[in-house]
Amino acid sequence: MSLDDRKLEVLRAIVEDYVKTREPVGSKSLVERHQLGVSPATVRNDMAVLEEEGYIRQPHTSAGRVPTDAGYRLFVDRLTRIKPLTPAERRAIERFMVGVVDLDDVVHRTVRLLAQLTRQVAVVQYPSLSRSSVRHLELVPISTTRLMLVMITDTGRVEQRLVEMPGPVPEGDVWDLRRRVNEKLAGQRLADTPPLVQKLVDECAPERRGEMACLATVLLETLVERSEERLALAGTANLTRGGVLDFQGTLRPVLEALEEEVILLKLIGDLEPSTTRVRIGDENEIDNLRSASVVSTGYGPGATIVGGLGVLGPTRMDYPGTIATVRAVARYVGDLLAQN
Amino acid sequence: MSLDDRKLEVLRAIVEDYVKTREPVGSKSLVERHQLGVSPATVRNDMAVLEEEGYIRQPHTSAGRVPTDAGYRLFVDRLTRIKPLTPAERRAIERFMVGVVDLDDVVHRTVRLLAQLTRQVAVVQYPSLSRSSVRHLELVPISTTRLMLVMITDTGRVEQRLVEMPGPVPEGDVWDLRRRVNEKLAGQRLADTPPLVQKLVDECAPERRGEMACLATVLLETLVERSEERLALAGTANLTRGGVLDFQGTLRPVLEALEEEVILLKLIGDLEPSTTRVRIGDENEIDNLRSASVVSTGYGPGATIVGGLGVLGPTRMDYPGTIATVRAVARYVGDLLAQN
DNA sequence: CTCTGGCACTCCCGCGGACAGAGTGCCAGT
DNA sequence: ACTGGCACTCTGTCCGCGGGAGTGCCAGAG
Repeated sequence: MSLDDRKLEVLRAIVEDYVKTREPVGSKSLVERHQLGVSPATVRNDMAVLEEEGYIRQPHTSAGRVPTDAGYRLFVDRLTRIKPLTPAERRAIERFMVGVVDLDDVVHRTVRLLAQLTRQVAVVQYPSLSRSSVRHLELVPISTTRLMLVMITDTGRVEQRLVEMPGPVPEGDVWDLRRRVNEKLAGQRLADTPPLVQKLVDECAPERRGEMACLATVLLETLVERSEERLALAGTANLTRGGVLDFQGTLRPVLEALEEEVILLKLIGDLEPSTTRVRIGDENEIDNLRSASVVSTGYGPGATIVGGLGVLGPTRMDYPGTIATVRAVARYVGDLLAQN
Repeated sequence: MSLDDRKLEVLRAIVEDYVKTREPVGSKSLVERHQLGVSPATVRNDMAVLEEEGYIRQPHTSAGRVPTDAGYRLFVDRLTRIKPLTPAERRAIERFMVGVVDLDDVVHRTVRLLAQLTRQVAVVQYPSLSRSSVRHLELVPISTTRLMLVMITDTGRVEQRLVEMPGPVPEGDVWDLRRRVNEKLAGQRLADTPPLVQKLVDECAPERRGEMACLATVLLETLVERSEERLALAGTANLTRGGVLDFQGTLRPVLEALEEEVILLKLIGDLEPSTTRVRIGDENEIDNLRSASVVSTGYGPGATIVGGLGVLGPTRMDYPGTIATVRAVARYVGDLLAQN
């Protein structure tokens, strides 16, 4: 049995009402609030079909209907007309961003803005290192045997790392190392650097080989392994809106998941398609988040994507509005980055 | 009426039982669980006095007693014997800290460790800029009119900031600026630098005055105004232990407070006394936290203090254990910093 | 074939009463 | 100064009872 237009319309009405009222919606109130042009009895029949197909369900016999994850999915895929931002929202975005001074600032403001506009938990990934390129590498002597390696990328990120040298490093060596490293790596995409780093060691004069090797190790670690990705989080308090009713009783699992950077990165860092991505309830691989939905998208200057951002909320969320906001903010951040 | 020893003992018993069971404690169960050597009736009389003095209260007539904030305060001040850490905890601390690579790493691990050991929300402040001194200032050209200012402190913190110059800056000028700035500021405590920065501008050759002024502005901003303090947070999920029973119904206000860095800094950043500080319920100036307690202390290499750390939990918390853990972790972090 | 109105049924939710349990305050006695 | 006893109070819980909302089904109309 396929779903005709009216059944889809009924589903949309159910989703919209449930999102708004947070209560199971019955056939009668439904025909009252929407102009469906048919009687409650007819709607009931449609509902029976929708339930059989798995798009809605009843919390208990003789209660109203509630959308299932599949229902939300169908709603998002086929029933959502993108809701344009209100002028107020547009203004909020622009006002929020005046006077940014650096990347940290951009990220922090963005995440707060997102949380505020969507009234949900917002996550913003810093520009991914692997998608950035090296602008400059700086070496600063900290003690006779220690250097601080500072890497600056074209996206404005600055990473630092302590390098423990095998022995005392004279000032001149530092200069030399700095020059060589920059010559080879500046301007390169970070993803492309590992072989170059290796070459750097190979081409090095034997007497400096040890030092360069140390440096190379740390470089590689910084580039790929450790803390590759950073992110910012805001709006946790929004989880408590509407009591603990959403999230089936406890915030616990959700809060736990939010503490794991790895999990968050999985959620918003999946940047393959440049389009907005919506994960609903069970579609999240993370068990703790099976009562939550995530709307995420990539951002970056122009058409390139350097990082992800998104929001997390109850499956019962305003998808059209959230999607629109997430997109708008991503676009805005991209423009901001392009200006640098 | 002053409180004799037995009354204090009764108070201690009440606090301990209530912390453990989360239920109002009555006279009978109290004499059963503790060897007080007197009858329930006597305990009841003592309780009446304690209640009159404001140290305990009854949720309802003919219910057991619950400690008030004042009761906890008295307990902490006079009835707490410091609980030594268990060997398991000691081991956890040491194991947690092997292989730290830099300051970010230390801070992140510390905050997670604290959250895990105390099973509460942990906050760790990065070493305060105003208490650190400048190790090195680096200037990196980003474009012809933009420099990246990177400041490295003796505590390992690295702050960066974009500087917009009035016009194109030739390579030579950058060198000159870098040399001058470092000569004047390296080794200085950040709190002492503002006049030095001013001097730097005054002493500058007129043709470079403009550039130096720009740099000075940003320097001053970095040093004092903006993002002076950073911090890390962990263990939010612990707020949900024991249902929403603690925190009188909603986590909302607490989560909101935790989102405000300013508030958190007030909580743990107050470093006047080098001793551990305990704020109980209403003693917190922040309204949102009047159902929470905060245990905080300063840390730093040796005897100096460079930052604060602490935990936040329900007033109904295990004070002796928490205090001991917070202290131990702070000491450990201090040692770690001293090694740099 | 589709839609509609009617009807009986189910189940949740809120309310009030009854009851057991825990704890108290007080008093008289040691 | 402490203790045992006793009456009292309040809570939390369980039960039973409607009211209400919503459903499923069926027979009839277009």
